[in-house]
Amino acid sequence: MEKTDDPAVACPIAPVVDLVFSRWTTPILWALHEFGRQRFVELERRIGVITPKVLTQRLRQLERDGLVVRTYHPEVPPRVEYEISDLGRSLAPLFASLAEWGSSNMDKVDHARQVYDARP
Amino acid sequence: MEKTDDPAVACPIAPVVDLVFSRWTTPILWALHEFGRQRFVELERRIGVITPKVLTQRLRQLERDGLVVRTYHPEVPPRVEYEISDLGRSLAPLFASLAEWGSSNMDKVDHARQVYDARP
DNA sequence: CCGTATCCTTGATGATACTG
DNA sequence: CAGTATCATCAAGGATACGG
Repeated sequence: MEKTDDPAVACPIAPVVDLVFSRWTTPILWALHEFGRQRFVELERRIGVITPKVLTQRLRQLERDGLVVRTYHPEVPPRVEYEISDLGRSLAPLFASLAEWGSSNMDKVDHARQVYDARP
Repeated sequence: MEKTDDPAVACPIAPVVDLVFSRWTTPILWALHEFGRQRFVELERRIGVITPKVLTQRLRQLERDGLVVRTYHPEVPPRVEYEISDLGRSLAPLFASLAEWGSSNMDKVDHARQVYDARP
């Protein structure tokens, strides 16, 4: 067996995981999906502990990937709104499955950890 | 609106994402799911560029979380086999959905990126 | 309000060597 | 074979300050 050096060959879903489940992207997409179109500061507060720098970076990336739509309103003070795109919305069933798996199985994970940690 | 400081409140699926989609865990679970029970070195080669140290770390974590089962055979030379657990296998439909989403939509992502990069 | 610009810290990873 | 130990590296993120 040869040693694979292409991660996408080793694991076909790796690109999708990189796209959707990078740090911060999940909370951002979730917030936009759950609470609809929002301004920058709303999003910042909603997500919790995130600095404006990082939030901007991730939003730009999501915009570039076509998962999020950014709308700039040239007013004073400026107003910018973010919303999830159709492409982003198409992830909803996936997120729902994920949430369901979690509520069904996270307690099993917790149990497994306790058993593991209790070993000699 | 108060600033949330609990990531799990801000995004209920965050814990599942941490569990399943941490770096390396996806390729490892994929390899075990696709190719069945394997020895350490097989896994190492299958995944491609991963050092034994990191592979060990991630396997230990997956074992602790109950997603992977490790079997040690006290022989000379030693033989250790890893296989996916029932809990880990229950992620299969999720992985399948993810793969399907990818094959349907990754080209849209690529296109969005080209459009974005071509802007003034 | 909506960011940008700097500087800094840290955790995850890589490289390498070694052991039961 | 299946790891462990140690050191080096590096990019993601945090802190802080500032700007249109």
